[in-house]
Amino acid sequence: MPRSPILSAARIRTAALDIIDRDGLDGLSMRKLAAELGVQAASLYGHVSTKEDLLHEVAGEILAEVDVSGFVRGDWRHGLRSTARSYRAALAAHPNIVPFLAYGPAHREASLRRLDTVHGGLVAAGWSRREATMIAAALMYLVFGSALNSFSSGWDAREYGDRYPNLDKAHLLPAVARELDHDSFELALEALITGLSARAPG
Amino acid sequence: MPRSPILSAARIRTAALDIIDRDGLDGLSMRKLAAELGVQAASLYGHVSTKEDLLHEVAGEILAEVDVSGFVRGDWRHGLRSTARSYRAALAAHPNIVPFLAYGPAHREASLRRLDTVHGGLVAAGWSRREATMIAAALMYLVFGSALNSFSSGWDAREYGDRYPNLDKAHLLPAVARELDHDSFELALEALITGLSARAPG
DNA sequence: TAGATAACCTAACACTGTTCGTTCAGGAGG
DNA sequence: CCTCCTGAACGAACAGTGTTAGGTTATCTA
Repeated sequence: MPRSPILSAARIRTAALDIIDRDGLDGLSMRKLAAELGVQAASLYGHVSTKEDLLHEVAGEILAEVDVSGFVRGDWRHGLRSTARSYRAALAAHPNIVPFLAYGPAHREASLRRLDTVHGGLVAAGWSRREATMIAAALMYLVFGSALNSFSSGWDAREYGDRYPNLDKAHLLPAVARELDHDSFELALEALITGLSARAPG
Repeated sequence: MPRSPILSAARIRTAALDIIDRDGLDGLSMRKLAAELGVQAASLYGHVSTKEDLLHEVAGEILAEVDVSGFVRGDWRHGLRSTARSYRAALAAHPNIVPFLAYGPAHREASLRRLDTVHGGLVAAGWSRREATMIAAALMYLVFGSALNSFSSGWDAREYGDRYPNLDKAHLLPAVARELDHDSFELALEALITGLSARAPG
């Protein structure tokens, strides 16, 4: 072999995710990524076919953290709850990449495999195939909706002002915002499960 | 006045939205937009401060279609239902811009005003301020989650294959997919409302 | 008729992702 | 030991991006 490589697909993925976490999705450029690795931009293309491809791989790594095992054992309620929480945790760990993830999570390999497990678990619990599909979709709504529509990011106190008397300024405090994100998600999840139980089979 | 203008902020917004609807969010460039208007790219900057600003304005136009009046009269259940449906319809009319909308809907002026109305309606119905905030957030989860996680777009039959026995191939048919999107949203919405009713005040 | 001026254009800047041909380190074969 | 080969990283370039500064032009006002 020629000189020992200083680059590898895994190292590139890690550095890319670091930049995204630090500087946001728009803050990632191939040149900056290369510089961070002590290398020229063109060198990356020996390990990565395209920037979009790199993002897909990083996304795959994140989604790999999602645990759907709660669906394999336990009733569908527990499966729904644990899967949703695990999914949300995985996204919340890297909020800056969520817009990309949300762009088309459906056609992502890893995502499909997870959906299939969820779907299978619901059917095993007595739901029809069609209902199972819709419930799996509802799960996604909650997870991605909460990951995107976060109180913790995107609020700007300047334009918030006093113009919206019903909204509470306390939401702007980071600690409160984080708690509010969590509680809103839990509220929505429990409400969804309760609502589904009303029409549950068997 | 000097020569009669062929450009206007409104015309630019319309053309921009046309391109986004036709070619996607990435398909919009200032040069292409200018060409479509029979003009040079730089000329746009007399009417629009920045591309991002333009997108925000287009987004505002779309969000202006959202009808929260169901919250002003009628109980909170009806308000939640009609607002969610109107919101979803507004987004579904221009699916390609949703990723941008989702990027940070919270800090959007029009969005805040709507959230304030929803929040006020819920408080008037007896929910606590905190609960109202969380329910409004849950509403957003559903709306944006369903707008992003659509069966109608992003599925690729090639990688779908037969590998996921639990998932149903029929989802790929456009007509079925559209119906599935709609029904999944309605299912999630009704389940959420049912679930919330279980802990409703007064 | 001359001047003012908004509307538009030309040219350029700094950046983006990506491709090409080149260079160079180091292990394998003689 | 020397040579060849191979693969990794480089340097330069291309086409495209958003944006800005400065120049041109057409029309309305005085």
